[in-house]
Amino acid sequence: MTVRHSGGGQPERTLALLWRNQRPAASDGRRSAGRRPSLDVDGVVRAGVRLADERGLDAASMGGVAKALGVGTMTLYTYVPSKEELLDLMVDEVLAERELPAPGEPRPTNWREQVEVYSEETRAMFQRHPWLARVSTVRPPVGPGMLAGREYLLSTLLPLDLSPRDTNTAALAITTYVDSAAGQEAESLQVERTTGQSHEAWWHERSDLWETYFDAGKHPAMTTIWHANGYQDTVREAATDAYRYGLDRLLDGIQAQSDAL
Amino acid sequence: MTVRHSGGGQPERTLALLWRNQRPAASDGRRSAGRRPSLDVDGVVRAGVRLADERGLDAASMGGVAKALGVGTMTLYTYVPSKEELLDLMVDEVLAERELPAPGEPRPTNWREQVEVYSEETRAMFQRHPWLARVSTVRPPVGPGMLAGREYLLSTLLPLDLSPRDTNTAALAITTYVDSAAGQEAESLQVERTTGQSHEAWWHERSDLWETYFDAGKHPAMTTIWHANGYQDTVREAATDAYRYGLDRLLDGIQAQSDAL
DNA sequence: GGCATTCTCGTATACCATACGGAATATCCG
DNA sequence: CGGATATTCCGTATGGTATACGAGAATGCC
Repeated sequence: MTVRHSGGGQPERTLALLWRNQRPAASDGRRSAGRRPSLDVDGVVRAGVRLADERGLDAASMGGVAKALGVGTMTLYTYVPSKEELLDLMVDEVLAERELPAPGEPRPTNWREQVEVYSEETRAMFQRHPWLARVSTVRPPVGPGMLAGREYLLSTLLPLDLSPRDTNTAALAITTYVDSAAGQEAESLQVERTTGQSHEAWWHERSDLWETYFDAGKHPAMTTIWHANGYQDTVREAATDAYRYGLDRLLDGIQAQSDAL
Repeated sequence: MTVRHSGGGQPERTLALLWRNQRPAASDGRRSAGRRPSLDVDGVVRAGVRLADERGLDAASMGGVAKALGVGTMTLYTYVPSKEELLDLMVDEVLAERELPAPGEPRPTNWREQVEVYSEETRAMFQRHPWLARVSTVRPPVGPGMLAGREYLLSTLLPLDLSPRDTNTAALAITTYVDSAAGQEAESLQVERTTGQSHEAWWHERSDLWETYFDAGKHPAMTTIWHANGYQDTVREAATDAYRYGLDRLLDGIQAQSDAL
């Protein structure tokens, strides 16, 4: 299931944390008074990401991150207001890892290939950080990483000359598809790795389904596809094919809209 | 974030629980010996669903469900092997609530309208049970509800005469899109309800983003869309439009593939 | 009535986030 | 050099989670 997070009570502090590296640093006289910090926000966030990558999202607990950094649990609260915000920071950190051409930087000429870049970078991100699939995307962290992604995707669609509203709508539809399909794929691989059991073995354990419970009369379409060899050899192949196929058809549909103008 | 569940160690018992109401009951002599049960599996599952509906997935803890049923926590383990399985049973229960025409039952003539039915029933399901969006869909419960959904969707696509493999692939792509978009929508409404804060209020709290951090030079596409009034009035409208738009374009693309045969 | 069988559930374990308050350590100011 | 002040560090306590274990209660069969 998915982990909750919302943004907490002080949106201003959260924004300042999210954008901590994007602005000059605002060095206002007041320099140093009091004990020197032994950590910094980036270190805490990176430790959280590393733990989640290596041992799953649950391992990125406040206690776990603190132990990884060699400090007491409560020390983290000096750097981050709560677990929710830490998660937001982790999410935006990895969103920003995607290497999406900034405005003015070289990119493929074809809009579909540009969307391809978004898709592949996002897929790679989910592969590196499968725990992302378990974090809710409603009210996401509005940090540099998320905005860069939205900006790039919108920019790929502008040449289609859809109405501004349709352009935005199309971008939302694409992110919905890409993010969830890429997330499912990554989670699927992750489950095979952490359980040490392939999906095929998992299905094999459930062969009773077909022998005992499945009623071909109630499932004629499935039965037809089955007998016509419509099921791929592996679950992974099926998922990969479905990802590509769905994205291609979605882009076909958007292209057709644009052509009809 | 999403909640984990995999299926546990005894797939046969899990399958028997999932399909408990689909088979005659297998009354083998051995009837009664020992203390009479005070509950049954259906009651436990329904209590779990009701709690999750009313107070969120976290409220459907083993202790919470037991308290709602007026028994001790450990009593539940007589009916259900673990929390994982309970969750699987809850998921298949609500998947089965969708009123999808069975083979032979009347349905729209047009394949797109048939997919529409799947989409709307699934959307309604997520609205009734927003916690579903937080449950992982890798290795889902292979019960009657899930199979009925797959069967129906495949059956809507057969008339397109795609290859068996493409038919299956297209069905996977559609469920990926519909399930995740419907889940996001439901979760979004849920968040507004439980936090008591509209998305607009949430964005308003973050107006510092635009005033302090946003750099129009780095985000020309967003800025263009903004000035062209490309953003809907409410987040809800934007999400609903994106859902419809994306599904329509995806189906356009699939239709085009079929026409090209 | 005895006894096998089955259900019931209190207790213990090991996690989780975080409120609170006090101790440690740094600079600033006199 | 000596407080005063500011800041970080973190032990402890609280209330939550799933579930292993084993004792106790209720039932039907003989």
